[in-house]
Amino acid sequence: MAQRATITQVAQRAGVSIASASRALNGLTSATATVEAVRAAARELGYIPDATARSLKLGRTLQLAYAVADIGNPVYVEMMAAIQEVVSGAGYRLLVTNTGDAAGTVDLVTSLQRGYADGMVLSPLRVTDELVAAVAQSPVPVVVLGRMPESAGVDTVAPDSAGGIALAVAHLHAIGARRIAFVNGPADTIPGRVRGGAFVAAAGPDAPVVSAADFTAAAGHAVAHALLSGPDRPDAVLAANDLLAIGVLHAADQLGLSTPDQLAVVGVDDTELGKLFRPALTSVDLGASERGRRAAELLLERLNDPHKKPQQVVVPAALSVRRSSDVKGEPMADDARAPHQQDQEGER
Amino acid sequence: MAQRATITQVAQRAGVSIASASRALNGLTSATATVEAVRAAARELGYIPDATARSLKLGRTLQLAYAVADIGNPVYVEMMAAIQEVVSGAGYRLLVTNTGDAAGTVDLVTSLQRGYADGMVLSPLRVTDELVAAVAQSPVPVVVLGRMPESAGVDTVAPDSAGGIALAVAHLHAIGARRIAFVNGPADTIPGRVRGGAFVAAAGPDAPVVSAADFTAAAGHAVAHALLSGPDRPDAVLAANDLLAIGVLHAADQLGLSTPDQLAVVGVDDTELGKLFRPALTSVDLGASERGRRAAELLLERLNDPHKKPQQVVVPAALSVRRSSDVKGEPMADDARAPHQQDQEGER
DNA sequence: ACCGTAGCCGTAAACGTTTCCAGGTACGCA
DNA sequence: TGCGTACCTGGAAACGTTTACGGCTACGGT
Repeated sequence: MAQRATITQVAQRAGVSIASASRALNGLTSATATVEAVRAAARELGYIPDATARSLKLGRTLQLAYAVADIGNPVYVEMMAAIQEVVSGAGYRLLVTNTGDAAGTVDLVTSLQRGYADGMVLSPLRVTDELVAAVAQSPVPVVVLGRMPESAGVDTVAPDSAGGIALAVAHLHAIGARRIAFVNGPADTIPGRVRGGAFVAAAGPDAPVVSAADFTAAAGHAVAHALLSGPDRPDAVLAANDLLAIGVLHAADQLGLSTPDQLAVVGVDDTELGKLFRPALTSVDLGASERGRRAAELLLERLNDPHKKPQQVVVPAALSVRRSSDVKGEPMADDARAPHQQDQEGER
Repeated sequence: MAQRATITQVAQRAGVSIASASRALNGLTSATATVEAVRAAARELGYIPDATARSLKLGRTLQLAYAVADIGNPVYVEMMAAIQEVVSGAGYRLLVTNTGDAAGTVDLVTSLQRGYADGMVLSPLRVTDELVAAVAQSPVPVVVLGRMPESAGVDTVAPDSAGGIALAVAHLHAIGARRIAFVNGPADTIPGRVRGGAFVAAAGPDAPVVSAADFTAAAGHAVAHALLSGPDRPDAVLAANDLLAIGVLHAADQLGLSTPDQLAVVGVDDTELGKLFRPALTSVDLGASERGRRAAELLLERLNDPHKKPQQVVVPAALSVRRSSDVKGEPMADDARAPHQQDQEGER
């Protein structure tokens, strides 16, 4: 419960002025004798400089923010972990906020004017004109995860959804699929729109597309059950994310369709869930971790050089082929997954 | 772009002193005319008070920290989501840090002396004497997720691991299991030790226990494969977490053992993964979300009243029975919970 | 007519730092 | 001896806010 020591006390104890104390502690020009005296005094008092006062004076908080619509979504968590690593490696603290709906996002960006953070990585659910305006007005740099009109003049990091989905469609064609359906999430979301569009581009305008109520397994199950019971049953399904794909697998199982022989299934996001599911899920890896890392790096770069030209980074996609679409299918080649350290919680 | 307006500019434009401007904006005693003038000036200038200066003056940052060994672990994420909700509802921002090893945790707690946060929720990997000391010395309140010696004089929130595991063992007995094995994680971790001990207490000293190399599905698969191929094959397995349990299910499937008839499987943590897996996994719900919520609430309460007596909250466990241990095999209500009598202290 | 009081206001100090600036000392060199 | 210079130091201002304090005005009661 020791009351926090201030630099004034340190200076007093060392017998110097606070100016000298500050200089000595910060390694500015200072006689070695005073440096030693100040260091000693600081050590004895347990002095640690106050972050708030320092921020006020320096005009930088050493804090960065990560704003996301829904923490709890594994993809965002993966990004967050990557961001946290980069950011803390650079000596910044990370603030995590969830924005909720679109209005909340705008509020959050404008709230940056309070100056509690030196920059922000923003992962918006939807990109409205209002949001673009808010981001453009922001007093501190913002890096957007996703695409934004170039006019916003902001750094962005986007996945190559189109490329990834093209990979998946090509793969399904290669294994002999004749009729590929797309199980999308809500079409009024960014990923819904983008991924839906990419699928149409890759599979042609005649390929069947259905939209689930949201991006959950339950919604995927519901819509897939109808799709697979109807006429013209597809022999392959590409889902807009892994959860939807799991829902599709549930429906297929329920309807007695064998996977991958009667129905090949591919997801998007390449989550841990898909790797562990049986049959293990083929999935498009959109590089969430890499996107988070790049976004954080871009933010740091911009903090160093506020006037550099805004960049639009696109992270390449890859396809992880697993049992759910592997028609050649050796029985259990399922452990071909990259090992992932997974330490359990430290509770008791 | 627009340089941030300060209260001085607002005051100038409104034709009053900064003191009056501050009062007007903060709703202190002030003539309605000046209030209006100041409000108008603030609106026109887009004035938003600076968080750092405010913090310095008020001595509170309106920030709370959540420190955890490994973000990315779903259990911690669940807690984080709950904490974030409580904390932001109370007008605080949330800083998220991952501590890495034990030394990092201690450093982090002492770094609180920088005063960048008004309090912290700490989820330590291991509880060392050094950590206890650091927490006790902390200038701001710390709430620990997990147990701590009462001498630390700190609020804690812990799961009822023993109760939860007892529930699971009782359930397995009830469905007719004769020989229940425990698949533990590494015994030198906190959860490994606690859960292992709880199992022995519940199932007796003769029940077989094996330890996997870590808390992953792959490790669970490896150790379960040996266990299930050996003599005296158990007819039920309780795993120390859901990932291990999934590994057990993989092994059972590979060995042609049907679940739950030939082998019932139960996990711990009640994760989304277990719910979505087929067969859906019965799991002990240790209330991660509830623990996070309670911890955040305790922290807020302590901020309001720094002198109240430290509380040791234990969150009750529940069992979510699903297909992997449901021998009757009725179509099930996924959320069937077996409530456990458990005195819960500190209801507000 | 006077005084007490209530209401509002501005000046200035304070929070804990960093940093500009001017002054002081010591020293080397002419 | 005198002067320039290099080095170090302390005083004070500044970052943007809140707030204690005292003064002013207006007003109502005696």
